[in-house]
Amino acid sequence: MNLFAEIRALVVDALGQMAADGALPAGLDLSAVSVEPPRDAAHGDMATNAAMVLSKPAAMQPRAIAEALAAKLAADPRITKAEVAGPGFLNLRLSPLVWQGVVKAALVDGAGFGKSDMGQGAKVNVEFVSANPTGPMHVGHVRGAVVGDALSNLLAFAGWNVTREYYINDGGAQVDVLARSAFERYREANGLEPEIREGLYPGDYLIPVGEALKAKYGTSLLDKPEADWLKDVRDFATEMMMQMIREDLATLGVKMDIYSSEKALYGTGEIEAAIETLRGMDLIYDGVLEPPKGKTPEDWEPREQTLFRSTAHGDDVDRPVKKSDGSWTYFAPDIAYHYNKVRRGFDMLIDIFGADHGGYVKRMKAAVSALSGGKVPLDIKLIQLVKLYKNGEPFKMSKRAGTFVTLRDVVEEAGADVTRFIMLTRKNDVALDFDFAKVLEQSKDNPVFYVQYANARINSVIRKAREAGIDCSDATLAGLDLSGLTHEAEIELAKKIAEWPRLVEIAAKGNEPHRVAFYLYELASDLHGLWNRGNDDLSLRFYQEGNAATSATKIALARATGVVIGCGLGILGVTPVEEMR
RNA sequence: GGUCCCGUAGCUCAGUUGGAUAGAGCAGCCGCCUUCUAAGCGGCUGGUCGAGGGUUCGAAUCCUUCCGGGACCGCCA
Repeated sequence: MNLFAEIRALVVDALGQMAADGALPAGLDLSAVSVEPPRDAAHGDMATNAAMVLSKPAAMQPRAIAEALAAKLAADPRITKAEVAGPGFLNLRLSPLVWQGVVKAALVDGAGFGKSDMGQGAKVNVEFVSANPTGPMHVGHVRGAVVGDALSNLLAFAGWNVTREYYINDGGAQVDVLARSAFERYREANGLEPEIREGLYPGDYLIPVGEALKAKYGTSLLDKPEADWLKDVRDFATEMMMQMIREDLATLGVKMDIYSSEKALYGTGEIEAAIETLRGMDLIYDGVLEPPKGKTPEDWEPREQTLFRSTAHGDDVDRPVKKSDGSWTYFAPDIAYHYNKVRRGFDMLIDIFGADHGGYVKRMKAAVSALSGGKVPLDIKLIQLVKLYKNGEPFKMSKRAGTFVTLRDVVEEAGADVTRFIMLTRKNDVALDFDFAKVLEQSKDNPVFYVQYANARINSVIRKAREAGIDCSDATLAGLDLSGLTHEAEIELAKKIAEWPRLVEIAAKGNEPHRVAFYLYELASDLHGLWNRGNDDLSLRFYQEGNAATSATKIALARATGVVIGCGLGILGVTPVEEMR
């Protein structure tokens, strides 16, 4: 149930009646009419811009429309007051009945409270992480993994049919480097001195790969030329790396639906087919690119390449799909891969990339636009850097991986729940500071703690009530007469709860899971505020000593808050805690 | 040089996609523990929303020109 949608329907209905009565011209476009919470609570519970939006097309004074609309709306039992304000806003005050109904709805819907059907079951593919299979995941990957996973949860909650996908970059030169690096570890496992030359991956994580190679091949590869072992070792090492990456993701609670392989695109004709499809649209040609404007690279010289006319779909320059030696650029399999996603029938594609891929966005969108006939939107979220700190000092930690901090280091230090929540406390395109000391601190500076603490308080009061013999099951609470919830402080909290379904839709619409984290912080703040008012005003405590009926009513409100915290944390992929320790 | 992102309180950041007097947290100041967890709550102080111009009933939000910071910029992935 989305209260705002409900009231908007009421407004639209009233406008329809006005048109029928001749108070408004018929056939007005009402799509711009919105019902929103006013920024200033003193203006009421909800405000509609209907009069201002319709003023011009209806050729009427906004206030005249607003006053007629107010009269219609005031007849509805849910509306206690409708007043015209400012340039033509219509401010509505809602009856306590409405807010009590929200509490009840949260208790009835439980974990499904706020679910939306706005996605209408449309198929969306969220591609994220897609780290090269050449080593363990590091900090740089963590944020993308968390954002992608939480966004997937959010979209599923909002009614999309979500597929989480990982694109394995196992087709380029980097997996050959991996193979050579692993081969040195294989030699090491056989008692030889490894030669970790410049350009190879030095990390200790390849030692077990070397040992596994020894277990499989014994000494049989040692004297063979690279050409004889490269493919086998590459496949073997890549598979082990992917295994490690899957485990890394699991420690964060991320589980992919599909792992797609770049390598698998080669040799199947998929790349050729994608390029030919573009060629059929006259979007592929052989040509010579202009040098980059301004600063020309020193070794730049014109070369003929096969190019994609991405400028036809909004890019700034055309992009090469073949190198001058005739082999594919990285872009070509990427085109094929996205074409593959389009052909699998997705209605919407989302890519989560690192910020260093910013230059890639336009060409990728151009490719998808061309290959889907403009029908499948591609949204690319760029994930900015995470800067690690410990007590304000830049933090370096390198246990085993050479020069970088691994995902496991982070999760072991901070825990998966804390890591996930903090990674979602910023918009994706803003850099984020992650201070190990701060994120573990138990104070309100720390949003994770603050939200968890609110949940713990709710559970604490429910425990206490249960000990006193009060039935606090959701079903029982939902069946109560909640007309006793009338204090403005209690209504305040119920209003915040009422915002949840709307927030889900706003966040899903913009593919912005961070909004959930901010909302939860605000909700927790309202809960803490009400809780503390119980210090001064005993009648505001959730648990009322010796009064089971009143306690149950108030606990219904607390529990409804807990339900929403549970829904929100569920989307973020964070486990709610029952009590603080 | 080009493209993209960012610029909001002393600091870290939100800002419901164009709504009314721009909001939180931290820091600073003043209060609140005989208490369902004070690991918390309330109040005060603090803003030319980087700058100028434009669009309209209305702009932090959209357009434009600057300024400042970052990322990227053919045959790396």
